[in-house]
Amino acid sequence: MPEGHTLHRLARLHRRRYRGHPIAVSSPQGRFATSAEVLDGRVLERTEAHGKHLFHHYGPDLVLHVHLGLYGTFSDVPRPVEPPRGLVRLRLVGPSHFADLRGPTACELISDVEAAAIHARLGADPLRRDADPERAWARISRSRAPLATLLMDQSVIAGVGNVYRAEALFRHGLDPLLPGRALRREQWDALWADLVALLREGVRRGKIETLRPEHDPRLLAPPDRGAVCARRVYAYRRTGQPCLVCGTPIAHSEHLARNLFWCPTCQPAAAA
DNA sequence: TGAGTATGTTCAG
DNA sequence: TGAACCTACTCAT
Repeated sequence: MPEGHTLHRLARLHRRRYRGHPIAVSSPQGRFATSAEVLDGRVLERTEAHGKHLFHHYGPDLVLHVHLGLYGTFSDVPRPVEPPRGLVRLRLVGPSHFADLRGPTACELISDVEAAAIHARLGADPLRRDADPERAWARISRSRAPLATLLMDQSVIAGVGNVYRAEALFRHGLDPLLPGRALRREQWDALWADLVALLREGVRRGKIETLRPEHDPRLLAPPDRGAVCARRVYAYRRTGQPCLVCGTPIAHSEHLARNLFWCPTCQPAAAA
């Protein structure tokens, strides 16, 4: 489930598993073979994530850049090493574990300058200490684009995907089609703080759970409680099911070719 | 077991 | 705007 929390979790995991050791790097599938040869046997010095991008630093000007896209996955398996199954783009073998990368959108060897260029085009990442929410606010507060667009724009906020978008907007009672410039400063401050908390929780748990029944007194009484516990989200992919707070059926539409979910009652359109 | 669907991004037309 | 990438999960059979 590769939204930002997944990549930060991977960066943390790979740091623990592989940093400071020479890593056997290969490309069983072959599509990364030439670059794998360059990296093979080098010591992994540093890992980091920015939004949905993962970076492994193998010394000066040798950066492995991975973007999982929609399908990409990284396995985490204790040694001994097993024969690769399926299309493995990249395999990392460390002292105790190995990791197979399948189905990424990007897996490439880049320079420090190229890595810097990727960082430069990405917006504020709620999971990074160097995040600059003021820059995101400057973009949002000047924009006519709807919040649904701005929250998924990786050059504004890096790491938020479709699930966190739906959930954050619900939790703050915000209409997805509200123009950015109609958002009030205090609403933005609360939204950003919540994104930081939600994504951190996602890193900790390894999954997206924005709904903590014990922490939300607004939730309807049973029998809806059953549904509450089943899914752990308020709006995402709950089309037609009753809103867990007010009972209104969750609405769905396509917005820029992505699914958008919201509660028309809890997230009312602003009065004209 | 097979069909359907998806959390994302880039590129061709 | 639509196709491509080509994995993993859920649900129906």
